[in-house]
Amino acid sequence: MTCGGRLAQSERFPPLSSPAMPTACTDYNFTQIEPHWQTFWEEQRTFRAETGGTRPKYYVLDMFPYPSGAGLHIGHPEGYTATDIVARYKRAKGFNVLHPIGWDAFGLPAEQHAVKTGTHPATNTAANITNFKRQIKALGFSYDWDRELATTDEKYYRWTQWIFLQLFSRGLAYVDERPVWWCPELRTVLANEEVVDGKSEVGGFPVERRNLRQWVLRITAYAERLLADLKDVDWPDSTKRMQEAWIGRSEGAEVSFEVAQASSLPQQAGRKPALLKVFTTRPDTLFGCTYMVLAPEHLLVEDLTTPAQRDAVAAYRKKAAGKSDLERTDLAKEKSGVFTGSYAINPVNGERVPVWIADYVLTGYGTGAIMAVPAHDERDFEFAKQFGLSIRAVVGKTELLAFDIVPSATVPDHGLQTIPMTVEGKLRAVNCYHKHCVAGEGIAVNSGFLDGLPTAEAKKKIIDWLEAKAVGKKTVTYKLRDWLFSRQRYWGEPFPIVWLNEADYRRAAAVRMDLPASPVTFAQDGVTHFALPLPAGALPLTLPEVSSYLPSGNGESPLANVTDWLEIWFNFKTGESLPAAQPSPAGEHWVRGRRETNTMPQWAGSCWYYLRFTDPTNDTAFASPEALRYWGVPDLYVGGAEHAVLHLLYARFWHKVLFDLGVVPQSEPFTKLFHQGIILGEDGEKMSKSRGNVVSPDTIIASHGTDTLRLYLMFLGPLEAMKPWSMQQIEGVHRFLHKVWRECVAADGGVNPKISATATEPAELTRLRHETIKKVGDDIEALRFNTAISQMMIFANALQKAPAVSRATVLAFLQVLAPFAPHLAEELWARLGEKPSVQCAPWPQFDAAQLVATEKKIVVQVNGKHRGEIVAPTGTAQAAILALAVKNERIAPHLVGKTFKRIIFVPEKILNIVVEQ
RNA sequence: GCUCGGGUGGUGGAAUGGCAUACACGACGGCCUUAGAAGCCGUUGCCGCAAGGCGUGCAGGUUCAAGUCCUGUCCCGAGCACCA
Repeated sequence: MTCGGRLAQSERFPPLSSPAMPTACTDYNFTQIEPHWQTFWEEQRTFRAETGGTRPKYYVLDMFPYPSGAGLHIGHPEGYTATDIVARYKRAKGFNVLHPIGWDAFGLPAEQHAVKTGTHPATNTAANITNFKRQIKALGFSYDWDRELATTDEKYYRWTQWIFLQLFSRGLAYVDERPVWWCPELRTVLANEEVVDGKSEVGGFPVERRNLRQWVLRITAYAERLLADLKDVDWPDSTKRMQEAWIGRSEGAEVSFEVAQASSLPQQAGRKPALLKVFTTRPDTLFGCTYMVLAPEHLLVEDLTTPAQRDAVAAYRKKAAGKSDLERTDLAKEKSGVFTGSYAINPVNGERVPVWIADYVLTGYGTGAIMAVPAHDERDFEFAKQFGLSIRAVVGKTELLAFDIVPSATVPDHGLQTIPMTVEGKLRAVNCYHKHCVAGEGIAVNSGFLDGLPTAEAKKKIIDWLEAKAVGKKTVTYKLRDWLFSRQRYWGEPFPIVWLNEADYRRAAAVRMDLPASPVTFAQDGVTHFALPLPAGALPLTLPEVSSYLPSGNGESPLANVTDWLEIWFNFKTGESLPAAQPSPAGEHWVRGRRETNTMPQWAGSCWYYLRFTDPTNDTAFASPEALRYWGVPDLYVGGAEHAVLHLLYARFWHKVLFDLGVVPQSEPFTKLFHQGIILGEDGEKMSKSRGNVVSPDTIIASHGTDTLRLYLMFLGPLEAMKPWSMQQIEGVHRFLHKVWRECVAADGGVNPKISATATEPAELTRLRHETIKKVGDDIEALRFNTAISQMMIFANALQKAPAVSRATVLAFLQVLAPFAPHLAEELWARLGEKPSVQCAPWPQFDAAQLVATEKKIVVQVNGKHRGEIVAPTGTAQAAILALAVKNERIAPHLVGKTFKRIIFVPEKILNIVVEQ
């Protein structure tokens, strides 16, 4: 029986068979109860989600795990319990709930294990998945296991490859040389995490940066939309801000500087002088530019270096190339750089400024070159000081005209220049400092036609001027870089790409409609290779068997050693292939090709899995349009904040590409996002093997049961908070569950005799029942599980004190408890004679009228100090309360002989009498 | 350095500007028991016999009223980090 499926009411509860019966234990024997109901749910397929129907859908998703060999960490069930509570609650509220789970199963650890042991990563991955699945099932989560998927399954990665082909044909994938960590000793590329302190993690060998051919995705083409659309999603502000910062949009101007023809540079007849383009967010400070700096890797450095500077520049560039980005920024304390010997012309005033190279200018940002304005930029200022370059202030602050400061047109020795000028119609003194760095906005000075303008206006005016003179333009720049999308590894999705020579590519292009507007190529040893995608119909391109998982040794993945797979005859029309060692097949579409040896990074599979869950077995599309339309995107997505940028940004990018293709109906993948906090060890430190403070879910399930673990994880504190585990605190929630059991079950295992359909229970308990239904419901909606549990504890305490309890009250409470402690709730539900599953019963209603107490306690304050309380019927007016207050024996002494100055009355809450001191 | 988030009992934590410390842990006392476990009842912010006073990192401010709002400051945590 699927929970709330499209079955007629009469069919929803089939005749009771033995699995639907409660267990026979007389105590709260969770080791017996929990597997019993897990089996029941599995056999009944209680949590299967069916696509379609009239009920509203609710899609709640966990970030799927990487199935590591270490097994489940306590952090996993924290987020999973939260979503499971929401899933169960939403089902009870009448939603058709999709709550799936799968495996992000490609990745480095499995490959490292394979290298070490020689076993196929798939074998190890499968074993890890089995273990993860066992652990997750023991936690009793209401996943629809029929929708389980693994990114390593070729039926799945076929569609990962398909999406890549869409990116490729839209010109969003290209090949470029990019620096990677290379270990000469191991003859392999290393991932960032395999490099520790500049040495390889394995063996401790030195590593270096080396440029290798890489696939890159043009995520920057989507920068503006990735930024703008953040306003449409319900995400933690901190995460939005992190993405904003990562995208790093800044507005400014691009300015072209002509290179001055130095006599020492070789003159080239007929060649126009080179242009140096810079990006600046402060074009208004152009008059303050006293030198320029190029990144050491800048393409024009060679051309600009004079013979006298050649050796110094070459040495500096070599040194810079040896440093990683990390080292460059690590050694940020002191600026370094070298003069090229050349000068450029400042377009605004015709001045010659020296051109330097320095590694504080980054090659990947803006144009890789800057105009330096040391008076108003901290970094330029430091550099200028270090190398004795001149400083000219062009932004000042208006201050009151001080008579002892003499206005000066030239810069006085002390560097403080005071310039009288008209600012916004008034004569002001504008001070600027030629010996300090003053960042920030102000009034333009020493800037010709900009003088007197505030920064914002000066920017506009100079940009207009630059555009009119065609020496610059308004520009937007992003910090976001294109996404390095390849790994020199075995255990990842192979790229469905074959490299051809130009002539063959041209022939293929004649029959293939799915090629990018401009071909993707790379040149090697003077030969240009052209990337031809496999036709979509030829997918998946599966991983071949390899004899060794060790890298090829020349910077390529282990796939480069599989000659029969690598070197092929390729039919560019059908995508068929044969080993090149065989004779050339007959037919006009066969060409000689070499497969791409890179594989995709782990992000690829996780970029779109949430879409596959809507239709996980489809083999004609990544998901059917019906399923995509019905389930849409997750309504709630819960996972760690460590994915705040990369995974979530990459997935948004892919989703937008799919949206542009018209294959998904929404432009954003995750409507509402929440990050669960990290659980620390009992010592308050991060859990780690080396500290020996790791808590395993298995251990707790064995000692206290899953329901206790789930409840405790939620009771620990706010879901988003970082909080320490405590073995003592867990006893508290365990006792609570015991108490619930005792209040429902008598010592002989029968129903507690104080429960009956006709019982007259205390009015307070009835009121508490309604309050609890409301509070728990509200708290689940707001993901405040800790306070929901405390409310249930308050209820249980009242339940215990009540001499008689109505059956309706107990049943309602069990329903409210069910999302949190589903096994116990199911067991007690069945013991009370209800038909399982409690999961399928509609969420109980609360009666708003019951929530209103007839009497209210009103706090009486004198001068804001708590002096007593008065209990009065709801709605009692101020005058009546005041009359009671002045007579109250605890309050009266504070009022004796005092004059009332003011009375503040908040109905049903507080009465504050302000008296003369 | 920049940008966020957070400092509340012995502990985890709770509090639409309106009783600070709900709920739980721990501790203490009691009941039950041959004993223990479990359970139940009570006490538990600090000072004080009490009346009362003082208490949400610290210093100010706004308000009849501040854990909550504002200013400054210290500490802890997270992210970014030469992005022109």
